[in-house]
Amino acid sequence: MADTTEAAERMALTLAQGGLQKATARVMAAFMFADTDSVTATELAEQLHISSGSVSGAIKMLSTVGLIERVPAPASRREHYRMRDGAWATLMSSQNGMVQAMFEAADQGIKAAGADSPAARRLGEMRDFYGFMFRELPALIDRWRAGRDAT
Amino acid sequence: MADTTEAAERMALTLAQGGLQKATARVMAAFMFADTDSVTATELAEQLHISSGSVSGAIKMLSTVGLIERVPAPASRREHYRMRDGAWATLMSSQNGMVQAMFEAADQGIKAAGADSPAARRLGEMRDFYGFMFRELPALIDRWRAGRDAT
DNA sequence: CAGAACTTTCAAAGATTTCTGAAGACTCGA
DNA sequence: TCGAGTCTTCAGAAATCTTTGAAAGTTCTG
Repeated sequence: MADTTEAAERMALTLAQGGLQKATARVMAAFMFADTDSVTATELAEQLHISSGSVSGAIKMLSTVGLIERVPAPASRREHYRMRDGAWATLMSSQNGMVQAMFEAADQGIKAAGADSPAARRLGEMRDFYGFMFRELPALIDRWRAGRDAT
Repeated sequence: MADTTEAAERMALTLAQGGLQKATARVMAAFMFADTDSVTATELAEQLHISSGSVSGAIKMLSTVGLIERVPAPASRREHYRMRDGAWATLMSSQNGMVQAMFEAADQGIKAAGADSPAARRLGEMRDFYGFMFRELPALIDRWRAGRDAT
């Protein structure tokens, strides 16, 4: 087995490219590469050499988007967290919100620009495209889930 | 027709949410809402009250990702640009690169973590998911193109 | 119920990103 | 080839985003 830490840092870099802030990306990578089932905030701070405040913020953010979850009841004083099953599908679903926002922006734009302007033609194509994606993306994700569940 | 400028600024805000820098987002929105077929850099700088340098940078960036294009040969000294047909489909296709990066990061992670670790299980799901998306997303986009072209 | 062990919050420092403006490069017509 | 008009580049200023560290808040245990 090669150097896990290095692979984790590379993963963090990729995640950061995707828009996560650096500390959050490193925390997420640590969850992904953890040897244990769940991890505590203190462990993360020590392992990554970042402040407890940063870890707290990262955990809050990652929980909000559904990538990690609190682990029910390990008889311990500390909170334990772990990566959620189906996290990536959840993440992509939530990006669907961006698709919806684009659709709505196009729609409002058409109303503002008037129906027969050049702008309306362009915005019409935009609305079509994002409307299509907004309908089809969830179906695609479901298709993956179905395929996975079929052992 | 309502206030086009306001709709454009709202659109710019949405685009900025999607990761474009503010000046670039405002330039893009201006392209979308333009009354004319093509637009020049100077017009953009004046209309948006931003520096020529910012406009230059924005045009370069938007050209690179395929959202706008230089208009062939309008007999004018200035360069003219316009939004490209199918720009949104192109944009989504290019985001496929992110999907690929996630797939590859997962793949490398599995190699580093060793096959029977908890990490490998998590990374395996990730690799499956992004692998699936990498295969299916282009097909989905093509499906939209086909639907559009069928008048 | 008090104290210890953790966690969260938040103001301020630090880091990073973005924008500007001016200098230089390019292009085209005369 | 010159010069007017336009575009690009880039160093530094400005704005924005992140992280830290310490104080306040919570929650368990004894």
